[in-house]
Amino acid sequence: MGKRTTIGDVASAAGVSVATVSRVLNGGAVREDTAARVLAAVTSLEYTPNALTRSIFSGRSTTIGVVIRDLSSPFYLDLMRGIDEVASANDSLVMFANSYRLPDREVAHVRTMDEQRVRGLIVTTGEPADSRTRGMTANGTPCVVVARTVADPPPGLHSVSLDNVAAGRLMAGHLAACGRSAVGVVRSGQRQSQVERTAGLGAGLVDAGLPSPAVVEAATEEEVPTAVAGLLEGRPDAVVCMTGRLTVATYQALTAAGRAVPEDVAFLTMDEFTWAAALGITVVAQPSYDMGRQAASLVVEAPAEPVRRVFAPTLVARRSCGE
Amino acid sequence: MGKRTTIGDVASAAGVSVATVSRVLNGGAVREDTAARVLAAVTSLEYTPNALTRSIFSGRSTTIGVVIRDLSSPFYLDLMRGIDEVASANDSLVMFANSYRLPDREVAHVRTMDEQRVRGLIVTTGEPADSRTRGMTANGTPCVVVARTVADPPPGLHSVSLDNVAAGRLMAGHLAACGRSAVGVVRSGQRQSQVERTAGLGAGLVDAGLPSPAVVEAATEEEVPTAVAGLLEGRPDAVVCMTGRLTVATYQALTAAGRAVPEDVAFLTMDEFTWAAALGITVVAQPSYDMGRQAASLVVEAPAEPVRRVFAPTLVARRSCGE
DNA sequence: TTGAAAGCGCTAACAA
DNA sequence: TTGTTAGCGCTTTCAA
Repeated sequence: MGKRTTIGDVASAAGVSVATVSRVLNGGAVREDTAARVLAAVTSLEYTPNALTRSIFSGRSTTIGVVIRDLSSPFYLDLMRGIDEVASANDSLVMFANSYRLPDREVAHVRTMDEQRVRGLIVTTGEPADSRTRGMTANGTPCVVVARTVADPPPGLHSVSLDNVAAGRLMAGHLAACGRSAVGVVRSGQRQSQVERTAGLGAGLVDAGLPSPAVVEAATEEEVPTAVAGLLEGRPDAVVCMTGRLTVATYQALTAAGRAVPEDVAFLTMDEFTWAAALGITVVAQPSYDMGRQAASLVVEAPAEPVRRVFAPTLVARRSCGE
Repeated sequence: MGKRTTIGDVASAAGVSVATVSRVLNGGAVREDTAARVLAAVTSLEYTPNALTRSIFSGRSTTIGVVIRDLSSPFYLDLMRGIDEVASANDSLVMFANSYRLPDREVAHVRTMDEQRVRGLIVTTGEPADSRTRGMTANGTPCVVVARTVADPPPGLHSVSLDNVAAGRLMAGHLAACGRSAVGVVRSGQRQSQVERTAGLGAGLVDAGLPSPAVVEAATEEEVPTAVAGLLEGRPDAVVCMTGRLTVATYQALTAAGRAVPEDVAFLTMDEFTWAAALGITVVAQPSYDMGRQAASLVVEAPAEPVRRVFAPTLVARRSCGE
């Protein structure tokens, strides 16, 4: 497997100095026939420049780091695609790590990204990683926190998130319009986003003269059946799922309990997903792809002032809430 | 944003040479109190080693490159998770790029991965990228082709794939057992894997004394309704979808055409997916997560001889084929 | 146990 | 237009 061909090999093959080779590769002033000789050598030697050594210079790679909590969630998946799209368009690669919602992994991954001297970092992590992220921005690495806002961000630390209160209100409005009144909520925990959505839902319901929703929590899919059973005891005519991750489990718990959707109970959930249209499930969608694009753009453009971009949710009405 | 702290800064702060700092960081022989002084300096200066400069030495980064055709497909998603899992366990990061099934992008991305001097490369690309991949193995970069086999692989070029013929036979056996006889196939094109699955299905059907399946092709979801309509003219009692990517569209085309599953027509598709259990859809599953782990392991272990790992498919029988 | 010094492959002044 | 010469931040001989 020998040594790889270096810029020096190309230089000797073309009978020029390494500086000249570097120039033709990066677009400096070179005489045409010299350039041709160099290019010929590059081709015949199959020379592939070393991006690592290159970035040693700028002190920074061209790679965008992404630490995702859960790749299997439709939201994060589309987010990732949006990021990848912008990265590709800017000749950047995406360096990726999945944290599986484990704080320790999040912190470790963010550190590794820092070691890799990523051009910028996009994280969907929780607070534990924040101190390192702040440190990175101090070193000139733009960071973007997704699906969460950061209190008192330093220059270079941005956020891209959803207007979660609006999402909750959208749900309340639709449910009220569909003539539902006893609303039950399933959520996975106390994450900022879900708490805000629940608050928005509650406020919207009150505005419509309806009672506040009952709330149950299920951290994992396994806990959903029990949680939903608890909810059902209150005889709700609508069940709302506050996170796309629990959509299947919640829907399944409903039908397994013998409740027909939407006849017995309306069903409304977060985040658009592949089967939603086919199943006629109404959702409040996040523009996740655009959010990914925006996050990556913030990395690429690296504005000095902290940017806080809040996206509006959309209601995609289908059959699952009746009417 | 000033210059970043370097190993030199740590050295002066601790009153030692850079060599000593390097030693305590990489585990050389250092006196205990010296090491302690260095570590203290590392902490107080918040020194984060530069992985880029580090890998300039080995001529190789610790990153595993992955070029995926389509992140939104359940197969590739799980594959990705398996890869990420093994990478993390080996302190490697995953450098990722989505090619959206565009050959040009595939080739470009593979090239970029080579420039990044990835430790190894996992690709789900088509043939156009093969020549570069071969070149990379010649330079000592292990490469793994997923979901496809490579003819006459050089040392270091491995493949991880499914036994597609067996998958097709599994389908035939199940369909026959469910009393179906007129089988129609939807596939997205002439990709090796789908052709083999179709061949396996045909062979299995013949073995069961049944007629060969009718086959239609739909490159995209948009083309599915027309394709399925064509299939339906032949009055099949079973429709098989050869790629997970078209599952939703095919299923939806069937119900939109007024065919009840499984009463009017059995439905069978490739790849396990989140909603399959809830919807009672029978699938032939690939062990995609394990395939991802295997691919990443091949990169990490880098055997010299080309390894060709073929995984067995599994039938997950549910309600969609009757019986 | 430590430090000085020579690179790793490349870019960017500065000369020629 | 080209070559020479410093480095970039780090690891690794080789001496001390």
